[in-house]
Parts: sequence; C-alpha cells; structure tokens
Amino acid sequence: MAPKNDGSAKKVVTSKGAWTAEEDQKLSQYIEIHGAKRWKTVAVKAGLNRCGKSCRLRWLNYLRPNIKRGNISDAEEDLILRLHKLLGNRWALIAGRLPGRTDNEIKNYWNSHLSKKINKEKPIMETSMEKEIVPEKPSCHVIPHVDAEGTVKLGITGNSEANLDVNEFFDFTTELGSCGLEWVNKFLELDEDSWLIEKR
DNA sequence: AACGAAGTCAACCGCTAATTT
DNA sequence: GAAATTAGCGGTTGACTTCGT
Repeated sequence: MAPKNDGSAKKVVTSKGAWTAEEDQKLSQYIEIHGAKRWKTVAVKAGLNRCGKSCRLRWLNYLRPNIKRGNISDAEEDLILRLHKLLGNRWALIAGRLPGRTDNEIKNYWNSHLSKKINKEKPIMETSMEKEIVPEKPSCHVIPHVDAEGTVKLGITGNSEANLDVNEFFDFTTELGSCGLEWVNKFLELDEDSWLIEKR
C-alpha cells in the first residue's frame, strides 16, 4: 500500500490526521537534541500543533531509529503466532520480542493477516489439537508478566489443574534466524517451577 | 471504465499504570 | 498519602488502496 502521509495528501491537516514530512522533521530534530521524554513539552517546543500523545506515537512507530517497516518474514510471523497464542493481545509484549517491530504494526498485521489465517485453520486445529487452554478451561488463566529483568513469566490462576506444555507453544524445529528468539531459549532453560508461578 | 466491497494501516481515543509534585 | 501529570497500552476509526464485477 502506498504511503498516505507523503505530504501530497489533498487535505493538509496539521493538528490531526496524517503527519507531514515537515512535522516529522521537526519532531525528529527536537528529539535528537532534547531526547524523547515529556511529550507534551516536545509537542510545544518542537512547534508542532499536536498533542504529546500523537508525537509519542509517531516517534515510536515511525521515526525512531532501527524501525523495520513491512515485509514481515515467515520466521517473524511464526513467532507472532506463537507469542499471541501464549500471551494473547499483549501487542507491546509481543513487539518487544521482535526487534524493530512496533506494537501497532504487529496489531495491524494480526488483524489484517493472521487472524484470518487462524480462522481458516481453526476447524483443522480444533480436530487435531487436544488442548486449548482458555476455551476449554475458562476458570484457568495464563497470565503473562515481565519481571524487572525483562523476562516474560507465566502465572496460572484458577481452580482447575494447570497443564501447560511449553512445546505446545514453541516449535523449535523451525529456523528462526535472528528475530529475537534468544529469550525463548532462555525461557526454556528455566526450571518449570520458576515460571509457573501458581502451578497446581 | 466505473463503481462498490473488501482490505490495509496510520492515527486517534479512552483507559490504566507509573511517576512526579 | 493524595492529587496531578505523564507514559503506555489495546481497541477502534477512517482515509486510502486494491480487487472484483
């Protein structure tokens, strides 16, 4: 899809809507000098007729360095699928495991591509897979959280018996390259009891 | 070629959590 | 400790593009 904010848009909106190249430049320049904090101040000082929130979003999703745009690889897609299965709609958490990807991009990709893919595959999955934690065990919830070191941990709550198989989520036969799977490996190195917080 | 439907994605909104005063 | 402010998240919207007829 062609970019919509290349400055050639019919409607020129400065306070809302698509960002112009000029606004991007102002924001980037300001952040380069003063850093990305106090977004309300950034918006004012950079001379942007935008709210701080909008500036933050623009910076995080498009302007900050090392952002990857488009062309989500098979390995990344596979990782997103498995992380989503594990974490649910925790887009920021998922994005944190995909270097250069943003939560917004992953959320969009999920909604426009993967959710449909899942729906297509679901009838097959339902017959082939024995366990589906949330649907079949509504009283048992997997609650992911990130500790101080940035490690993803899982808590199991509810009164039913927890029966979480990590291999159900991660297929290590797939070549995933350098898309941030170190943590998955690290994850598996942990003793089961250390991440199953409330295993019963 | 024209039109409507469907798909895509950037941006906004409302809310909560975290931090500062 | 309370109130105010700021940061961050996920859901949703709407403009635009692409596809199908």
